[in-house]
Amino acid sequence: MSKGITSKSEDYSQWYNEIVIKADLAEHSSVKGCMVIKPYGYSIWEKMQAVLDHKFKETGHSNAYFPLFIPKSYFSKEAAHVDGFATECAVVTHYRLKNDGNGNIIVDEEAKLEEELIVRPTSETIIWNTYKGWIQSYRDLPLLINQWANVVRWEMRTRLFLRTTEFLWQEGHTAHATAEEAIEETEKMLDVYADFAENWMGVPVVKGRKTETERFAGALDTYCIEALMQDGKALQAGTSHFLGQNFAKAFDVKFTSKEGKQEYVWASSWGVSTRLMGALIMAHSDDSGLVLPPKLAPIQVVIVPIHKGDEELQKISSFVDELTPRLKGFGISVKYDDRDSQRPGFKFAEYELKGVPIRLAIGARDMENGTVELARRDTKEKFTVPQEGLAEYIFQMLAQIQQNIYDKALKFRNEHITEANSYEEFKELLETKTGFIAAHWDGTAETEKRIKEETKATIRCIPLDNKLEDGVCILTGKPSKQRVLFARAY
RNA sequence: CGGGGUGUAGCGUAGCCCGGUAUCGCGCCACAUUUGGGAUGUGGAGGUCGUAGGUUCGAAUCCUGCCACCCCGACCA
Repeated sequence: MSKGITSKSEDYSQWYNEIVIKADLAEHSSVKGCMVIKPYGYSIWEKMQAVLDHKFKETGHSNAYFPLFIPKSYFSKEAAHVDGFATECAVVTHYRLKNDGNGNIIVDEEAKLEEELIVRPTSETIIWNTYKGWIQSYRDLPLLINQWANVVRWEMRTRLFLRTTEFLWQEGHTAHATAEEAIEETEKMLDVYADFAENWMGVPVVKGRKTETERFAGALDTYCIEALMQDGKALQAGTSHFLGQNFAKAFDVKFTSKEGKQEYVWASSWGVSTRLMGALIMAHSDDSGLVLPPKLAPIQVVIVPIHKGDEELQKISSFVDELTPRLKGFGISVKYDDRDSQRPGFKFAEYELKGVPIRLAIGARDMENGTVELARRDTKEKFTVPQEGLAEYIFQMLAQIQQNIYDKALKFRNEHITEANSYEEFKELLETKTGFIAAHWDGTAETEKRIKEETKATIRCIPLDNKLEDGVCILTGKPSKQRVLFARAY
């Protein structure tokens, strides 16, 4: 492991890549755009999954699993959907290889599929095709299903965690008897996402709706949570869609209502992905590496012994043996790093790079004084604290760190929501201050498009809690009833 | 798809212009001394130089083709 990483002020993009690689979260695979998620990175994802999965179940959802392959014909059943995904689909055309006689393995042309299979970029189509067989009556509704899966989108340009060709996610797909119920579900899951982002990841988000242009392919309405990264760029961290009856109509999913009438089912779908890992990394980390919120840190406390000789180590180790169960009693995950192959300084740097929230260093001096040295990753402060009551102290400090990380990100985010009242001011802010820019917009796709072409800024969302306010569009001067949030985005 | 870059040991690299089978650092293995912010010494292991062909007595180096990945941009979660 080489010393140090590129500072984020010098090259934010490189800083990000280096953290991902050097903190041992993931690495590039030999396939373009694909990554190997390494054990440390995957354990963070597992913690995210566990929390989200629990929340989904608490809100009445069940997990199921649908196939990776989707018959090509399913895609064309919903017009907007196929338009949205057609250009980024991986397609399976054959099912067998053969030896060409020269020692090369080639595709066996005789093993061509009658109908090509699409590697799912999202599962609406195959799921709605399945739901057709599951739903007959209003008694079968609501149907609340989630799936944890991988999906493939053949993007032109990829970035570790933020946009990979294959990524891991969850996708909820629900069916309801009425539009109101489906909308309620859509909004409820958006709240679940926002709660997770803020209270577990420590990433403040703006809840809002997408404009028509930015909407999910096949949705009537797309809700989203938008986060702000430290370089002032926005990141869409999760989406929840009200699909109306589009997929029910495309796949002919009807139910008999209480009144005995045949009606199309109403739908929602919602998802978050390993992109959240990217958000987590970019929102909090610093020039020493990753900074993890305690609630998602695989290791919350690392203990580094500092000793001369085996005798001192024995003493420290037996203290740690007593401390560890007390920490575990508070639900704290702890690692005792007594490797003899690395010196303390190396370990300090390594755990900072990996974002471990609290580090304890214990040496002979501490053992004599009945203390330990405690270092906080988020503020880099060091304290000498008594061994007496240490577990409780750490328990409380972890909560403080969680709060501090969130508060810091919230302060940054709030300082980077700026109102712009003219196009000049708007462009100026994008170049200098960055972040979200609240501005009036005339509501047309043309204006949105022109602003995007001229400034690379897009409308991230129309915030749900937006106050109504008369104004004029910054580009066209036409009347507007509210401001929307613009930003350059990942 | 445009622009840029890179491919040499597990990782990062030198060598290439001016051909003679490979440099250095980190890491790894052994032993010793070390341990309060990225240890030191001694010894050791590890290489089809991305790939295919060509020129040559001889190619990491020159020529031609191919492949792959990364970064920046347009597109997208």
